[in-house]
Amino acid sequence: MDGNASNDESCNIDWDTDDEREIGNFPPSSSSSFSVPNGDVNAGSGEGCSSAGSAKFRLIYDMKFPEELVLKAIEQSGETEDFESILETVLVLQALENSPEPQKNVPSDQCSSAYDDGFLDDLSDSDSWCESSIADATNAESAEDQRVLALTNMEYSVEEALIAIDRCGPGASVAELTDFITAAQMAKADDVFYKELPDESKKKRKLYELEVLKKKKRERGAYVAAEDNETIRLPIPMVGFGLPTAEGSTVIHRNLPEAAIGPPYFYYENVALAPKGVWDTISRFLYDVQPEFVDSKHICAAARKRGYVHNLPIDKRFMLVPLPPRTIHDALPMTKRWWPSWDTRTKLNCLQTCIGSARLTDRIRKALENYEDDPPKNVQKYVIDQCKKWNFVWVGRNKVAPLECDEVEMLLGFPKNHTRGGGISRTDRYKSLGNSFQVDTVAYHLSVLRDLFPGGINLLSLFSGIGGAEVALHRLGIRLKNVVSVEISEVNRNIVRSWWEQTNQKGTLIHIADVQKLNADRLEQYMASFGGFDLIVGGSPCNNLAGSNRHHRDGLEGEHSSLFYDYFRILDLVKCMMNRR
DNA sequence: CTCAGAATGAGTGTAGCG
DNA sequence: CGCTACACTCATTCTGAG
Repeated sequence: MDGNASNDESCNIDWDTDDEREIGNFPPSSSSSFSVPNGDVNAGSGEGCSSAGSAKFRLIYDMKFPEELVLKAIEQSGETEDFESILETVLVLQALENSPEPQKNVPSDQCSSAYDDGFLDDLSDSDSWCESSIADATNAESAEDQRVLALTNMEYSVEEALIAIDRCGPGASVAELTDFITAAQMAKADDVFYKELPDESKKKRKLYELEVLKKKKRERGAYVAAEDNETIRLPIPMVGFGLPTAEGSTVIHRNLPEAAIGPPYFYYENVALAPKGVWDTISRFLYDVQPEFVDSKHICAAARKRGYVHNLPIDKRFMLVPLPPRTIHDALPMTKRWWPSWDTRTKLNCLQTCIGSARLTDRIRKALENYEDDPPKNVQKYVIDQCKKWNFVWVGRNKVAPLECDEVEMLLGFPKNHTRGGGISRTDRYKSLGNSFQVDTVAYHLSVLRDLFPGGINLLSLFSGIGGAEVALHRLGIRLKNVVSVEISEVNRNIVRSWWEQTNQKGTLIHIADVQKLNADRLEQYMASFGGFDLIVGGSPCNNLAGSNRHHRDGLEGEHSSLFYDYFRILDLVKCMMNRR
């Protein structure tokens, strides 16, 4: 076994160009965000040819706006008889009526406080956002319009309605939306802490809502001022803040922003190749910490380009032992015998949630059987392209095959049969594994916790999946005292529960299915019972960020990926509660 | 109903080249 | 620098068999 990767291009990392790199913080970026011109506040196509009279009727009787408001709006709308325009005016008037005092159901630290603490001074177009957000509501497609209106008629604010639609997805019913809003309100009402928080936290919260509104604006094709002068770039090679090598590790320093420093430690993960601006947003929310982008191909035999935002120390990291196999041949020795010389892969591509079909491998076999020797270049190219696309490996003469489940488990650093049994289907195993951490990579980052917490840690694990973080910590020899794990999928919870029992964990495992249910009350309970969380890990859903998604690559505001904001919500809550102790 | 197979590109970043 | 070609991507939806 010639374990040395003879022609492994990716290992030629230039480690000694500079022994010491300084990683600066982000420049404050809020000043460049929000310039929304006033010109684009038109009421869509305005295809409705209703007269002002019927508009008045609908607005008063159908939508239950006060008559005097509607009359005033019609008066102000002047020449237009467009229903949409009048509706827009009504909404603006209504918002103006409400604006001097905090809107109903909205805690005082929401909209108005931003003005008090001078946050909006940072914005280039400070006085237009509120107005444009209202205009946004009327720019919406009619279905969304109706729901916004329904909600505003139920005395929710336009902002709340918009955020709810954003978060619950375009298909959400009014009932679902009201559920979301009331849940959010309860969470906010619980947050008595926020009232006595430093300005920084209020700003963050405001920023959260502004971000949603801004995204909305952008989705509708509205012009948003160029902010690409400081977008986050991916490093080449993608080795994060440094990886261990035979030559030794580079010494790197970084200065965390003040607001980012723990407790608790946090660790957030998602796909590196997300749509433009996503990582800027994530980083801004997570206390302006610069993401660490790592491709796991530098650590194991499969590529996995991921970004990690965390406030962990980055010196004195160490790798899990035994070290993972670093080439396909080391990981899957039996493939070596059949591997043709013209397939020069040494690393697999990203392990995803779907595998190639039997029919495709059969087509490849048939294409190759026509030749005694090496096939012609064009056939080679076809085969290689398919192999790279589906991560096929060679299991016989002219025979390629997708990876088996247990092989994926091994490549990702999980114990064998981790996802096996318990009624899980093969398809679901691939899906759960494809959505998981690469354990060795994550463990390398988390390794610094071993010396910091010799007695073990209390872990809050959001979007746990099949427990990549738990497995990583366990393999590092970090005792898990109390683990609160949030995971929507029942099969995944079963997998973690089963692993927990098999590894004879002495700590306590608490499972929660719905991240929305994890509010300040419950957090307070947990923290009172075992005294705070040491680490908050989470890889929020990537569905709407991942390049493989042809249908709904909607960015951070997508149906699933917007759960990132719950990660932030919970992290920020815990952070505030910890600081009060 | 579950399960597996098959069809379904766009967005993003990089390398190469004149 | 601008252009082009190329490589890669934690997926969703539909269909059909059992």
